[in-house]
Amino acid sequence: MNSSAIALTVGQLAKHAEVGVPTIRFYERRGLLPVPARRTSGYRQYPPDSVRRVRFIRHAQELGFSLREVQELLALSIDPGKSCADVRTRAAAKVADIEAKTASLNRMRKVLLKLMNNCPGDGPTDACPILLAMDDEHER
Amino acid sequence: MNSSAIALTVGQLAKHAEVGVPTIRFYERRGLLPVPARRTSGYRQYPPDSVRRVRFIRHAQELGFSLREVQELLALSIDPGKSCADVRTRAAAKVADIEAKTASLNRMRKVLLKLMNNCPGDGPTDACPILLAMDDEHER
DNA sequence: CTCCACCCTGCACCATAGTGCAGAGTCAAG
DNA sequence: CTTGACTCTGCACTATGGTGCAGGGTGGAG
Repeated sequence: MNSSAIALTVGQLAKHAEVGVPTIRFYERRGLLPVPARRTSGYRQYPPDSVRRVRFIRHAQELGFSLREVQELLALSIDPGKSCADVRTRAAAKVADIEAKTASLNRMRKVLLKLMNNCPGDGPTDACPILLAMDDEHER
Repeated sequence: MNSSAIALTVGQLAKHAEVGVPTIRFYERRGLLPVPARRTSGYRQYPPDSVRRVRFIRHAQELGFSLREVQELLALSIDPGKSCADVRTRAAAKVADIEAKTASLNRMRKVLLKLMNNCPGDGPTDACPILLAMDDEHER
């Protein structure tokens, strides 16, 4: 509860935000974190709400946004000319991305399961239908 | 139909397998393609069935296998001590991988859709529930 | 005043799957 | 024999999201 708690060092920020110290500096280089104030010694001084910012980045990543996209979301949240609709648009695009990825993964999964069904599970590898399917023109 | 057609240059192999020339050399460095014979000039000479090999790699990649995993599949197909069951095991592991990825993507998708539902679609970004959700501790 | 933990910068490196380029040599058609 | 397309090697670079290290400087407790 002392008044010196109004600023955090990188290490303290990293700890509170549960990331590594180099990650913080990496985010700064990438423009995801504002360039912080410095002490005369050069030590970075972070306001306590930087912790929220770093967590925001992590949460957005968990939702599938790349760091570049997180940067765009942060830009939206700062630009007063942008509205909730802009954010929604990004979210909708990300949902579409996710659905495309899922569809692709499902196609892979189906093909693999079909191949596994045709595979006796014994015998030499050179008669394995899984390998044979990959080996030849079978795509049509 | 001339007898010189028994060997391919990198360029010819690349063309038939529908990949780039550097990709062929990259696969060779990675041990995915056997080191080919060389002319006295140093030009690589590929047997025609190298085309099948490259296509195998591409097909396996399309099914979600990384190049490292493709290498393992190729090793299985060569090793006479390995059976179809070994290949099946790899395929099953890949299906499990795919299912884990899909589950993760579905979680992301659900959260995003829920957030979009709460979002009015207008108003300033600083009241946007999507951004607010990422901003704070909301995960529990 | 010393000591150790912490901080600074810049650079190199990890994996993944290639792409690009420079500078030199080669092949084959005309 | 020239010309243009192709090939050779090695190295650097792309994107992604960091990690690690060397060689210093700093902060505060004892």
